[in-house]
Order: sequence, then C-alpha cells, then structure tokens
Amino acid sequence: MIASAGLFGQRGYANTGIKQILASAEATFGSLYHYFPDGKEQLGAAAIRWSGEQYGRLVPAVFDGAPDVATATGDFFTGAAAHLRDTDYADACPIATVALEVANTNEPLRQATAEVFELWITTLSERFRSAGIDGKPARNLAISILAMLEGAFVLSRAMRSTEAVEIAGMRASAAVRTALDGFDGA
Amino acid sequence: MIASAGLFGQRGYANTGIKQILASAEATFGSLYHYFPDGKEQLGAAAIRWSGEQYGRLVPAVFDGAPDVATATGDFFTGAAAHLRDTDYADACPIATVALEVANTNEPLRQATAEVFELWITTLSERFRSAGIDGKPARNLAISILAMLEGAFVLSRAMRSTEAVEIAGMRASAAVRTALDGFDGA
DNA sequence: GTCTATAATTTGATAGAC
DNA sequence: GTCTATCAAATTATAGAC
Repeated sequence: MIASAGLFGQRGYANTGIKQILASAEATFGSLYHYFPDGKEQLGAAAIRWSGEQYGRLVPAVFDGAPDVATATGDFFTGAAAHLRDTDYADACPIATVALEVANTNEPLRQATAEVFELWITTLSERFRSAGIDGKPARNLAISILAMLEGAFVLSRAMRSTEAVEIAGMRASAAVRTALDGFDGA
Repeated sequence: MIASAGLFGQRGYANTGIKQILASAEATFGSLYHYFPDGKEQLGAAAIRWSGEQYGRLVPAVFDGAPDVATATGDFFTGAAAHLRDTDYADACPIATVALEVANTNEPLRQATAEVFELWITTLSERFRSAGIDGKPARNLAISILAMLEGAFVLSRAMRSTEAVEIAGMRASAAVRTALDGFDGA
C-alpha cells in the first residue's frame, strides 16, 4: 500500500505499472489480487484514500506545535519545500497527479480524490474556526490555502525550484494572519 | 497538434494513446511519424509548447479589455470557471496534468513544461510591471497568482465544482489590487 | 506524403500448483 | 495465502505498398 501510494503520487496512475508496484513492494500477483480482487483500480482507490489520511495527519503535526494558525500555515509550506528538495522534487501532493489524470476518465478514482480534498479542507477549516475565524470565511480560507499549496507544487516540481512553494507560503501565512486580525473574511 | 494537445491536457500523457490521438485528429501512423520521427515523446513536447503559447495568449485577450490588472486577474479566473463548467470540468490548465506526470520520469517533457510555466510567469509579470509594480514583487505576484489558478484547477476538477476557482479568483484579484495600492509587495 | 499491416514489447489479469 | 507461468489485449513503433 505504502509502495503503491508513493509511486502513484510521484508518477501518476496510468504511468505506474502493477509490475512496478509489485517489484517495489516485493510482493507478487497472487497476494495483490487476493486482497484487491478488482485489481489496479481498487488498489488505486485504496492508495488515494490511504495517502489522504496520512497526509492529513501533517495538519495536527504542524499546527499543534505552532504558536498560532498563521505561523503554522507558513511552517507547513516551509516543510513542504524542504521535503521537495530532499526528495529531488518527487514528493509533493500524493494525490494531485492522479486527481488530474482521472478527473474525466475514471469516476470511482475521481470520487476518491474528491473525498480526500474535502477531508483536507474540513480539517484545515476546523483549525481556522478554532482560532476564531467564522465558518464560511474559514472554509474559504482553507480552500484558498490548499489551492496555493497544490498550485505551488505543480510549479515547483516542473521548474525544480522551491521558489513557488516559498512565495505561496508567505502569501498563505499572510492571508491567515489577516483573517485572524478580522480585516478580511474572504 | 490541436487534438493531441487537448487529449494530453485532459487525460495526461501516459493515459493518452497514440491511436486515440490519431483517431481524434483523423490522421494515420504514416503522417504522424513523418512529422514526428521520434514518436510520442516528440509529439508530447510539441503539444506542451503549442498549448503554452496558445494559453498564454489569453493574458492579452483578457487584460487588454479590462480597466486595470486587478480586475483583469479576477476576469481571468471567472472565465476559467465558466470554461470549466462548459467543458464538464475537462478543460483547465493544458499542461498541469502532464507536468506532474513527467516531473520525475521524463526530463525532456519536464523541461518543456518548465519553459511554459516560465513563459506564463514572465508574461504576467510584465503586465504587473506595466501597471506600476516593481520588478521582483511583480514576479512574485505572478507566481502566486499562477499557483492559485493551478491549484484551484486541481480542486475544481476533482470536486466538480467551480467553487475553488471562484474563491481563488477573488483572492488573486485582491492580491493584485493590494499590490497596486502599494501596501504590499510580496 | 499517406496509408495499412504487422512487429516487438508491455500491460493488466488469470490459472493452477503448492 | 502465496507463488510462477501464462494469457489476451493494448501499447508504441516500423516496413513497405502506393
């Protein structure tokens, strides 16, 4: 599972072969089709949901240790930039590549990615609400920040530079701080 | 070319077969390999660059008709949201899907996507500079806005809702307006 | 230059031994 | 439950007729 999730996230769904996954996981066809009778698609959906839950845990991991949600948001982007560098720009969002691939070609997988994004948005929104931001503005802020992160990942991976993630991180952090100060609720 | 660019953009590189492209373009193997001797990879690189140039033309198309660059930025996102709806969430960024797929698996194609992103950033930056924003802040603003657009595309396509693009558009427009007012240069 | 037929390889999936 | 051998289909690419 962890192997397939990693490969799907880095290379995409269509671009990752079952044999490649089996080799990476040191598993065989027999065991894979025993646990996933519907094959690649079922494995893909499970990998998406597993990645979504794992990556979502970064939110408490980062936010619990920060003095406030604006700082935490900045820290999240800083950490993402470091991880990008450490993995030679391979590890960014674990589901974005697949999400774009399957958006109009595979409805079950598309639903899995949509559920994960909704989970992340909800998780972030609750953090902002706990910090005193109203419900709707908190959700909009969460969507904005997730969009900045996802888009910055696209640019940073393609351009092999953390510049985009760093710039987006500063802007995201500033957006949260502004919302905290009550001057902006968009 | 236009057919291959459309398919690559909507379904990704690995997920789009040559036969599918030939059928969609009503062409044959003979003509394709006559113009693109190196096959799919060469076609992919050409499609990325062609898409990049075409999509880049939307910037003057939108910005020339707007009263100021902040309004133009908002208009761009509004237009993108409408186009998403019109195409059943198939048409968003023409190169993002491929960019993520190839970032760590195909260096020639990765370079093509990086060049396109750099072109778009430059194009946007010049618009902001013409509006009176300084060089470095103008580039950072362009990167931020492109990241918001790309990320919002990911969320909107996966969730089949224009919500993310609309929210990102408001924030992007506001960011440009703030930069114009000289209060912010990040 | 354009076409069809085919080659060579790889893909996801299955069968059946153990 | 796990393995290997194998299948049928699809993939990119090429050859050679026209």
